[in-house]
Amino acid sequence: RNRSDDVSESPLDSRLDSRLDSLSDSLPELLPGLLVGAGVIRGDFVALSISPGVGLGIAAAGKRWSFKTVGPSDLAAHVERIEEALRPRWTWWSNETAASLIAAGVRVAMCWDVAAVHRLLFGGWRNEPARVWASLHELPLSSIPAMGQLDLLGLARDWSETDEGDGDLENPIRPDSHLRPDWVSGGWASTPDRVAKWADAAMQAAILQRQRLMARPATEASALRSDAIARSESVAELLCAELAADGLPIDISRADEIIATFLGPRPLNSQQAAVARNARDDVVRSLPGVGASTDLRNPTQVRSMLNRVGVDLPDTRKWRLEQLRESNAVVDALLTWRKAERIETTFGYAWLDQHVGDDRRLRGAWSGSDGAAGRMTAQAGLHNMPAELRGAVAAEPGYVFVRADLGQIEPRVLAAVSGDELLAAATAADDMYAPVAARLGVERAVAKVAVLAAMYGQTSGAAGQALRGMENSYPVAMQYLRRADETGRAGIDVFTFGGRRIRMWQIGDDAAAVPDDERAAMAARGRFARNAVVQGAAAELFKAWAVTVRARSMSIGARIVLCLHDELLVHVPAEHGAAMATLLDNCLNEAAWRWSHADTAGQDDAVATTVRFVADVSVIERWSDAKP
DNA sequence: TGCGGCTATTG
DNA sequence: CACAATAGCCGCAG
Repeated sequence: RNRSDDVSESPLDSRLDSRLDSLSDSLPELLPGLLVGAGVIRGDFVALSISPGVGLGIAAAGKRWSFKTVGPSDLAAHVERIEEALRPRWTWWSNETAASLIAAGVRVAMCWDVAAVHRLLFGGWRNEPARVWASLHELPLSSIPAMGQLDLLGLARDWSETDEGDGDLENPIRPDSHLRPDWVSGGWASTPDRVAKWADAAMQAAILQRQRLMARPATEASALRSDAIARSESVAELLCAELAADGLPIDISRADEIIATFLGPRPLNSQQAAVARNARDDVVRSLPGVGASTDLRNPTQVRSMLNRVGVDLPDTRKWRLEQLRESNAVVDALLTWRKAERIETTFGYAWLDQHVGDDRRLRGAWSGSDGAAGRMTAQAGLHNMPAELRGAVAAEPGYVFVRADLGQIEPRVLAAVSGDELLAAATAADDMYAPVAARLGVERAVAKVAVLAAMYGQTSGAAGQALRGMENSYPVAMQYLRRADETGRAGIDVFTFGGRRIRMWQIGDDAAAVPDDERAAMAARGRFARNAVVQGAAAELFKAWAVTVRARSMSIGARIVLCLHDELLVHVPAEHGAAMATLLDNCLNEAAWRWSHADTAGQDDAVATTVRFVADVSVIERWSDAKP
């Protein structure tokens, strides 16, 4: 359906280009017609590249166009016209292009994010165009040309311009098939013509990625699934750009109140802050046996201080100290101090000042698949905010939050990806640990520990006995996990259900020199792989859910404002709260079906039409209003 | 100044 | 303290 497969021809009609450049004002109306004339139909891939203040480039159906833009409104008009007329799958090198669109006030529906798909295909973290291009063309990464290498005299030299036989400097692709380093390092953005050629290159990369996705997996079903996940992961990156731009609504005075319960009132200057800090320290240091000179921030000193008051522990972590809290006043004071210290250094007044804007939105950078297994990550404390502060996350006047979290997502995902029909049967229950416990003949708590131990690779402790029961009762799921463990242990990459490559790492020589160290490192790699196939597949399902929710709720003015691994927080006009709650449930069914049910031909894939996913949904004013 | 260790918080 | 993450402070090596 996508007719742009012959894009390598890339005929550039310079006559048309110059004409379009001079007709900038009337262009938005002309653009959809040009694309349709070139053979682009609704939903087709249309590559887009933006150089703010310079221009934008569009490539589709083997053609490309470049336009000068004078500002964000100009840019917005162009893109919105095409979006309305053709609703294309916007194709770009990375979500930096998405961020430019969002800054111009444009929200588009669909995209193909070359960087995101690269991570899916090749694993790892890095995804810059030169590496993406080299990987797709089977070129060694070590041969990627660098800009401005230093020679022995310390003089910068641009090899790309001095090497002989280097071809056309206005072509982003060198004769050796690498991307031109001066283009990669910013040269692509210097003229409208180059911006269009950069879009064209992104389109070529996307075409190669799609070929790889369809060709790689063993079955047609898993190939289709990989393609679906590539689209969902792409839009997840777009969602990340929106999350970063929109931010999380914060009730600042409530946040101040909550922080004050730990630290006292907001200090007016750094001197006041220091006085309050010393006062907190002194509460602990003045207790008998502690010593006025003890540095509470030095774990070694804290440990010997605890020794002086009769507490001997291998370390001073909270979970060890917690049990002694009731019986020991020093331990109690120390833990209270630690909590306050934590709030002050990480989630205190400075945190609010730094990350909450004048519009009362908490903003941080988001990544769609930063984790090793492909989870979303967020900065500015958005993913590890202490529970006590959730009361400060409040919907704006006239709005509500609709919050939804997936119940027991990892064991349900395990049932799906492994194709274990008995475990899949257990997912029919709202609480799947209940039927698992019945089958194992143990208490629910024991069953839960056993399932988690299987997914995490725990072998010691109370889990040992229950694990043997798992082996007998759910051999298919256990086999799936064991195989991932063995593959990872051997240092071989594993793949998630959605086709993400999970790279294994090499064990260092220092560990190999000590056999015990090497064995421990291999075991750790096995546990990592065992968990990554479950956690990674769960992340793919979650993102498929999130982007479905995004697509279906745009029209009612809803915005996803937080993604938290298995939880969505949606900010929506109050009158649409109930509809949004229903929509979250429906979108889970839709996403789960698409995520798991790519198989229609009875392939040997593990396909779990019978696995049930459940969400707990509530309409609330504050994040803290949600049930625990 | 960079890095590993220790600590706390989240799913 | 099993799996994943972000983020702070401390001591120490360079």
